[in-house]
Amino acid sequence: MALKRKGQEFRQHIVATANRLFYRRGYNQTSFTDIADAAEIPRGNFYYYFKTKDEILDAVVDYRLEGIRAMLAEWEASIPEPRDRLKRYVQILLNEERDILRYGCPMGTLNVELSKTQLVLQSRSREMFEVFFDWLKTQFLAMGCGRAARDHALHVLAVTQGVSLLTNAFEDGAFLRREAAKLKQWIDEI
Amino acid sequence: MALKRKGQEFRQHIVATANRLFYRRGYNQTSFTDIADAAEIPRGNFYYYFKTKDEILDAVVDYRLEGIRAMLAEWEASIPEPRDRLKRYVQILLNEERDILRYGCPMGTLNVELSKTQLVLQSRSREMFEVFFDWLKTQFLAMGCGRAARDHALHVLAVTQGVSLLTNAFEDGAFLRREAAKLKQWIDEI
DNA sequence: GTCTATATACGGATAGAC
DNA sequence: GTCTATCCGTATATAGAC
Repeated sequence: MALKRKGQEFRQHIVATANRLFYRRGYNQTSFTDIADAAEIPRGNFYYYFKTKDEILDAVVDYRLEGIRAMLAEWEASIPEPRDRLKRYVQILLNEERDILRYGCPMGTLNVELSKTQLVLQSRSREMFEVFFDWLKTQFLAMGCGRAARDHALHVLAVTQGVSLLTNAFEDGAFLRREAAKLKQWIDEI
Repeated sequence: MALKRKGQEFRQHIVATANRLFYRRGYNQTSFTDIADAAEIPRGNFYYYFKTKDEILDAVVDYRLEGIRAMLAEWEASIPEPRDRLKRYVQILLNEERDILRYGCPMGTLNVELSKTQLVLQSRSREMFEVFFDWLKTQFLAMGCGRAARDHALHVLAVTQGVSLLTNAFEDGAFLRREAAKLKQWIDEI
């Protein structure tokens, strides 16, 4: 029992390390050697847990989805007003400013990379967008936006993605803060 | 003289081919073999024109910058009103819908890729954003936006980038058309 | 200037000892 | 379950014949 638990921790350790590297270096630019070095485990070792590199990405996406769903559930529990929940979503930009400046959005940049030549993997990474989209739409529906809820949800996703991309490209934190404020104001005016 | 000219055409042919492949497959996922095959020239051949892969990207960025500057100059000459010029910029989204659906924005996706682990090359790709930014700002200034011109220019860049990214992620052309219309309307209301 | 053959390094993946 | 040694393919890049 103790041994099996250790094995699972081992696996989790690999996934968490790969997750960090896939964000910072990109998927294709992260080698097995990179992951092994960062996780401080022998190179050939994790083929016991993952037969191919694709499977590691699969596990990383599951790991991220779990984190996203837990975060959204926490917001649902602690923030009563849909409008405030939407603004909490925008707040991510400000909380993650440092990482966005350097590496962009984890979700957006992964999707951009995979959509070029790895469509099967891209469809997995798109699931993250879909989870956020469904949640955003639900909030707009709760605000009484009706048929516009879908458009609004996609709009918020697009603006946050565009802001992350430009913030990263120009290394401009002030721009990110201005646009986050504008988006919160837009939400308030609905 | 004829020989030299042939050499330059050879070089241009390589750059144009690399440009297309860098857009469709990404920079790191495009090999010399890919370029050689697509251009129908022997592999080792173009080391005569480019000593490293970096140099090919450099030439590709120059090639794109040339195209962007020519396009903007053409708009300046044929479209008298700054407001109409801005809407012409947004119109790119609609004209390039098919490619955006499949490969995203050439400028944005290249920047995302290079900003992870190739900062020197990223600073070159950022030049494309800067050319568009300067031009957009000039148009907003001509419309009398004053100090807001800078923010407006970055805003337009961010929205078009976000829309391209989401359109590609969800393969949703209708979303792109809706957002392009909204952005044109926003320009009209300034 | 053009092309072939090849050097060298590193990628993902495997075999099998322990 | 863990780790070492290694295979094989492909990557960028070079040497040198023509």
